[in-house]
Amino acid sequence: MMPLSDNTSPAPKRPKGELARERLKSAAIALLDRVGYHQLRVKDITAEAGVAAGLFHHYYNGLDALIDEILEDHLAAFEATEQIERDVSKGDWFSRLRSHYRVAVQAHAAHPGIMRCIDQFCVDDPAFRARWQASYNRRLKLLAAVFPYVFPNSDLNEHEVNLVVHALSGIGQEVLRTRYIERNADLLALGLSEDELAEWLAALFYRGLFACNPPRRVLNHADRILSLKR
Amino acid sequence: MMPLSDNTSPAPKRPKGELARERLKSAAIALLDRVGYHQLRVKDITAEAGVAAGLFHHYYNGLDALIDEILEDHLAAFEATEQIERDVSKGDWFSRLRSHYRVAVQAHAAHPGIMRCIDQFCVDDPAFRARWQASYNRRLKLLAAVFPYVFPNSDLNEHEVNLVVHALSGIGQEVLRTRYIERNADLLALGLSEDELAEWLAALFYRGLFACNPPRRVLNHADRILSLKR
DNA sequence: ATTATTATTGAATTTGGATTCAATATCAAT
DNA sequence: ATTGATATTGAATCCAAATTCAATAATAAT
Repeated sequence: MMPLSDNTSPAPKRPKGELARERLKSAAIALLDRVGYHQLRVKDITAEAGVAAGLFHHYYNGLDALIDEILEDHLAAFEATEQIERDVSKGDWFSRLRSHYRVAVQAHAAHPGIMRCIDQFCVDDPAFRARWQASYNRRLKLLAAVFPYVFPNSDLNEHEVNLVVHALSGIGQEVLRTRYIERNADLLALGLSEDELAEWLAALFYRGLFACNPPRRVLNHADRILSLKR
Repeated sequence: MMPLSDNTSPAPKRPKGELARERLKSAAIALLDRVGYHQLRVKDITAEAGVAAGLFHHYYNGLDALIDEILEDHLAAFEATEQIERDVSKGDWFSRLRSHYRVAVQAHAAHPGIMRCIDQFCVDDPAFRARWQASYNRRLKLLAAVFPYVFPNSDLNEHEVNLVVHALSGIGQEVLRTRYIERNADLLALGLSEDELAEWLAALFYRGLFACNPPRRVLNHADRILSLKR
């Protein structure tokens, strides 16, 4: 399971080859929505792509190289939308959270297989694990960094802030995993749109962060959560 | 990856055999703290146990059968402590949460490898996945069931309550995973004892649940979290 | 002490799948 | 039309690891 980083996956030299290579990648992505990373077989991918088994190794150095490339693409996409978010997030805190969760919900809805694969691949490939955790932690630190401004009277030290941020991030992680990967019946039964779910998650995060409900006026869908208080 | 449930793993008929079988199980548990379930090899287990490779199949029908047995043991242990919890939890809400998290923290601290393995094995073995999810969901429903009493004025329907409960459960999940499985440097640097971490998690859960801080008097360690408010 | 049962060994076999590669087809350039 | 480069095929090969099993050792029963 040696981490091959970008390595020497042979590149196609003609449009036709380019196409075949893409077809293999798409086939793998499609399959990941149906089976886990450890169930994935080279033969299944080539079958799904409609090419001979041997062609796979003409374009990829092995399953891990392909997976790594797929996940790397998505990691790059995340980082890109994160940039966008910074602009969006000039607004109030609740809007920032909501727009953040919109992106996260969309990612899970569009590619549940890839999101699941990230977790699985992290266990096996130390190099990818390092990159993914670094990316995730960096995003959390972004939030942790503004704590002193949001809570000028806070007594928490840096590490405690990190604990809080990690904890709150679990709210979205768990719901998205349960809803889109596990496809839990209860959460499916809610029938929430992606925007609605994003708002609920933002509201729940907000409560954990500020120990109070978000103001009613910012809520479009999840205002019933306001009734949850002592 | 056929789920063999308990199946026909041959039972030893003498104390000596019983011992060898246990040694194999312990060896596997020890290894799981070091490597992931998919890295686990029969040969490694027999080596760790100090027996010949062939003996493994004398006592187990394959790796999955052993893993299934190990996880089943722990699942049973969880369910048992849950019973105890109900007695402990006659107190106030915060104490209930804290004693719940004490058990969860202890489980992760004592057997990080097994906790990680649960997630991985769930992906591969549908039968175990069903049992684990059922067990997890049942515990969440226990909490959801008391919502009407805790929040008599709540407008949330049953599914929405489930969403909230799932979301809040993510707080502990993510922190425990990050602290004990990923061994995240920031969380390790906190140097919290198991009881202290349990209290922090309880406090964070409490904030998400009630949209307010827990009363100062119930906090022994995590009282600095009270300074997090607007 | 002999016999039957269970435990243990490790080399041989099987298995599931990745990987290679020689042969063939397609394409672009001249 | 010929040539050289790239693309594609699928059967043959390889490989790591699980699994089997005949042989041997330990133990219990008589």
